[in-house]
Amino acid sequence: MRIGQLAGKAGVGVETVRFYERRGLIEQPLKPQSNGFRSYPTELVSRIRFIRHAQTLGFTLGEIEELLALRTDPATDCADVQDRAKAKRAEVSEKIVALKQIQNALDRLIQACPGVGATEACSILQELETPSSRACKSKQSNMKENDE
Amino acid sequence: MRIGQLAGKAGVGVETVRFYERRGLIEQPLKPQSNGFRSYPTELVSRIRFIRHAQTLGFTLGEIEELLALRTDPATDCADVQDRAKAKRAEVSEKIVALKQIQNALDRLIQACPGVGATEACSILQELETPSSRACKSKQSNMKENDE
DNA sequence: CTTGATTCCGTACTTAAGTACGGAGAATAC
DNA sequence: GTATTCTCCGTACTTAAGTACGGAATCAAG
Repeated sequence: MRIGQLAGKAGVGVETVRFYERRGLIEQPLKPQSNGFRSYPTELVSRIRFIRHAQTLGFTLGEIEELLALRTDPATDCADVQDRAKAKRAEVSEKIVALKQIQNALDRLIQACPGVGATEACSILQELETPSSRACKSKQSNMKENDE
Repeated sequence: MRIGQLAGKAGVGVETVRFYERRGLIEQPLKPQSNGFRSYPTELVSRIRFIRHAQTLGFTLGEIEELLALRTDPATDCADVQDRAKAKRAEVSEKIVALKQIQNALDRLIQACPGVGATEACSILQELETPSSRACKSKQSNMKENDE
């Protein structure tokens, strides 16, 4: 695969691929392959997709690098990999918890609105500040622990 | 409260508060309060904390603005607020799902490592690509992966 | 063979989100 | 009553993460 194809399949621009190469997120294939064009392996498609995906979840490229580096290569002690994986797992868990809080707040906000007409002032922020106390309109907390 | 105090309590710098004012994320209090210093209401502490928190979850300031704008002010039709809240809820749900996938992949990665010693090549990416297949099985040498 | 797209590479520009700088006035500390 | 610390405000700098630009080579089509 050449860089243009790779970029297309991964849903990014050629320049982004090059940027990831410079950043060290993906390895630049060696050039001298008869012609002067580098040949990219197909695995890179999902690697790049993963990068983009992880970014929308609030991971920086540096953190994503760490995630991707969590590979037990034969030379590394597995305990170390495990430690790093556990640390990452904790980070991820925190994010999930925080998102669930927002989700609950949104749920309460949605429920508190009758659906038509004007209502009292009430913001997601108030919801988040008062997690289990009054929802914005006298409606008591009915949190749905929906995980999906 | 004056700006320095607010910034301190919210865990950001004074300049960040000012930046959020310029960005329109928080309202700048009026100045003429006998002296020339603006007085900030305490609610802003949690508002700013929420902003920072939401950022680590991958929301841009623009999206956070939308979240914070989800208040049913008396003049607005409640159905509209509800719609926006539902849209946001969907976004949040997607993020949660994606994070859980990563979490699962990390779990499998952690489990696949015996804890000590060297193991075979195996990456979170492979885990994500093959959600059900037991990647990182103890004996598998050549995964046709030559990065790093 | 010419045209046009693609690749390669380096450099430069952009956007989001801060962060720092500098000078003037007000407040507090000693 | 001077020294230090805040505040105000504008402007400028920085970092992360791209995005675009331009010139040379190369390959594919007509």
